[in-house]
Amino acid sequence: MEASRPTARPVGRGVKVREAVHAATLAELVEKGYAALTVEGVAQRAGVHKTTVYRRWKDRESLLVDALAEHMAVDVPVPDTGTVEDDLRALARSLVQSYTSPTGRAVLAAMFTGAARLPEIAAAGGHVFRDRLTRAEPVVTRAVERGELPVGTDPAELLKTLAAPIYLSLLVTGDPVDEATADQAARVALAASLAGAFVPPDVAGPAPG
Amino acid sequence: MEASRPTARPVGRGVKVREAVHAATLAELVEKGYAALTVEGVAQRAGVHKTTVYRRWKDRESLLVDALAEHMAVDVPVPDTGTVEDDLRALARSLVQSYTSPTGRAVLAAMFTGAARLPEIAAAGGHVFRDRLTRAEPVVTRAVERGELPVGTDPAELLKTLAAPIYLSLLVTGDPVDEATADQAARVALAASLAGAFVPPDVAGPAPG
DNA sequence: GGATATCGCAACTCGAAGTTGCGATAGATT
DNA sequence: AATCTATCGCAACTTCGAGTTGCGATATCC
Repeated sequence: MEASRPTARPVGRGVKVREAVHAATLAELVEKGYAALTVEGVAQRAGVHKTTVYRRWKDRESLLVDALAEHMAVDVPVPDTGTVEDDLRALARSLVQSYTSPTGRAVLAAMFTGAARLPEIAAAGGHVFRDRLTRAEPVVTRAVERGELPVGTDPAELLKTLAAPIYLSLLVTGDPVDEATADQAARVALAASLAGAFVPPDVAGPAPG
Repeated sequence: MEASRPTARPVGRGVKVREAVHAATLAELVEKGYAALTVEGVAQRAGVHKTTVYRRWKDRESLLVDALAEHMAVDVPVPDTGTVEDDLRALARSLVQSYTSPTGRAVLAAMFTGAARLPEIAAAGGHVFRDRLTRAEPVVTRAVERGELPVGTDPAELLKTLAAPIYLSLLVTGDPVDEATADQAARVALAASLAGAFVPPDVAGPAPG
């Protein structure tokens, strides 16, 4: 009796299905949007039956969360050009680029303008944002070390200011977003930073007198 | 023959129903959110039958659009304290206040994170934002006239920078939003403005030589 | 080539959207 | 106050998508 491995003989089929359904989910998201996305539609596009989807994912929302998480699991490179100005511009431009593709827009919409009711999706969106922000912080700390920015500059606040107008245009105003938008955001963030707007005012004064 | 008025004898009932349904819609929005809002639930809360709602509004989305539009039809006062700094702070604080109430949050969520698929709702959201922004522009133009801000400062850009971090916290990061958030936004916008970050760089120079 | 996990399929329940016809009610007019 | 009529309540209906179940077909791993 070699009762051996209790799990998984035909496991090869699973990954194919998984990938096909993921791709189909994102595609349907682009075409139909979150509200009009049906499990049956996803299944048909993936060349898979509805029950197969439900066997692998608990419900529609789990499917969305999974597909979005997988799509977001690409790490954006953190620029290191030597000057804050170029670094901030590069950051803003890469942010713009990642959300101006059809898929990027659909993912953004699903995360922040479609499924915010679902705690998991909203949390995933916030998590992605914070994660990218954290990884970009060296851009600021390096600039402080180089003496380009005031000592005590709060990296998170600066980077939020950098990203905020881009998200505003994408989610609220619907203004077109392009490189000029990114460059302007970088310009504003840099100017405010140089003026010390990201240095907490009431900490122990760095040079009181 | 006094065939006279062809329209509206018992019109008094209509307005009551309309108001009750509007209130119920917003209340349900606060409790359940956009996705889980059902027409039947709204009707029951309004003490009205489902068919009555469907006679007055085309479908669920029209009901939402109407309720949101009516709720947004309150004009926020534009501050005029005498200094840009206080004006910007007041603007940011009133923005924070209007979205930190339960109803405010629900309306915001419905506009920008729930119904963005519906062109009418998305357009309404953008319209409300632009409208408020336009009406707040005098704050900037007056400051320029007083010599507090550089000549050529773009009011819209400055005000978008003022509002952007607040919307970012509300819609993306989920960070708590309070007066400190508002004051920080005002601080950043002012600093960037004083540095000339909202003066278009390549227009005919204001003082070339 | 055989064992078995996975998939396809059909048929089902359930809940909410939206519709229809008729009878009841409440408001404006005289 | 009586009446006319628009509006509302009610019940029954269709449609559609979410999610479930049991069984037979198939692909994968050994």
